[in-house]
Amino acid sequence: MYSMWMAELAARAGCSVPTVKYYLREGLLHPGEATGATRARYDETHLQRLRLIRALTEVGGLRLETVHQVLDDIAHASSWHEAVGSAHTRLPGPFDDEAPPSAESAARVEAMLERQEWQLAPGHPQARRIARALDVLDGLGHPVSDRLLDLYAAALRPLAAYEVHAVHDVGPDGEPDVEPSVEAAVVGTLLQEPILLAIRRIAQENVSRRLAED
Amino acid sequence: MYSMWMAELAARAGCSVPTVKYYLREGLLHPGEATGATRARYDETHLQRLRLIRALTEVGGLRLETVHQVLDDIAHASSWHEAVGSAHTRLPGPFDDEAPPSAESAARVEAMLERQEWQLAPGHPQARRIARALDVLDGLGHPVSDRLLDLYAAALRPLAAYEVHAVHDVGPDGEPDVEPSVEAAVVGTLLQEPILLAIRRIAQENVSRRLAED
DNA sequence: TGACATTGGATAGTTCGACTGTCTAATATT
DNA sequence: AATATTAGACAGTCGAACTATCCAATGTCA
Repeated sequence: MYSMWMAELAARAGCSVPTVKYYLREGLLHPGEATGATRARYDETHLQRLRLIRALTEVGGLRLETVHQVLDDIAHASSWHEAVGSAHTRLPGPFDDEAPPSAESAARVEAMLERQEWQLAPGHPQARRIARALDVLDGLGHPVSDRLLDLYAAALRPLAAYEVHAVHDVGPDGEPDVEPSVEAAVVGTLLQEPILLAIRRIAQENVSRRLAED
Repeated sequence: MYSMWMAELAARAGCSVPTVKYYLREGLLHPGEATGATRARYDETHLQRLRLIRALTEVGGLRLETVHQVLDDIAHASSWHEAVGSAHTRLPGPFDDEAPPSAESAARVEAMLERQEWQLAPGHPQARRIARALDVLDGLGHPVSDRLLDLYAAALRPLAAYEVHAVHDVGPDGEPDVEPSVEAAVVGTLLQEPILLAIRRIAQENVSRRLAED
């Protein structure tokens, strides 16, 4: 396998040598193969890992500590579903403080989940986030209707089915080799979010322009 | 109109007095009405503004400088559509550096927009973001298919229509008073994003669990 | 073979954004 | 009048993510 010194690794990953050293120190990147007291060689696994770290931080907006945890989740994945779940709970979002949502909002989210026949452990972080978001929007005088929640759910349902099947099919054929597809799932969840949001904004602008042009 | 000293304002907005002073210094919050050399009174407009600032930073993840620009956009909005557009370009996302996307990805985004019959100024930031995201995902070995882009667009199209009409209807009946509905649009775009993303994750987890339970 | 740039590792310093603390003179409140 | 607050100025803090400096040991080329 092709191997290189740190300088080349850093250049190919698009970051500086001190930054690579920093990631090594923090345990985000596995050490290279030492070829002497002051030398080590790095290979494509290091390059791949560096690219993943930078994508998760720059695109996904994750903190390095979170990247660490997510990488551990991916590495220790025993089953696909479980790994995706734990990675999801790790992925940050707003409202990661401990403040509980109002009972009203929590109930509205519960009701939405039931209408969709979606099951979720009670107190699930995603449900809490939605409820807290509803609270904040209410407080700003821009409440969100149940109808909109249902529209979101209805729109995302087929999308999610397609996305999950896509990574699943490429993934474990028998059972082994869970890791690549778990990485695909985490990457897919997190790094496709900007695409989804950008398309939403484009769609809104187009609707808005058509309304303005009458 | 009800007015209060800074201490009460801070308490009601859920932040500290020094923080309010900081926002005043930075020009994010308009000064209170001075009642003497060392006193000033604040009213509900200050409270509303503080809540908006905190929602945009904490939920939307905006930096204070960006909040400043977005608030200016809202304040100087001459038309609804234009304001939404400029606010959208200000809202941050990944890839806000100047690096251009690959020609291939740019072309794929163009093609998707044409398939949707969406118009967009060339070099539009949202389109650039999508193209750059495609590049990054390609580089990680997790390419995004055109089919998925189309599915995203198809799923978000009716959502966007509903969302825009919702704020538009509440908005300018004749023509005046654009500002409240522009705020609604910006808030709606940005602060509803966490809800959308959380619902997507929940949907994915449910699909994933069903696959695991067979 | 020997000069010299480079490397890995350790440690300390920098930058940025967002606050937070302290100080002072002036003003409410009791 | 005594005491507690306040506005405003300004300096200090904090965490995250680097970045710079040293050093001794190597690799490389003349």
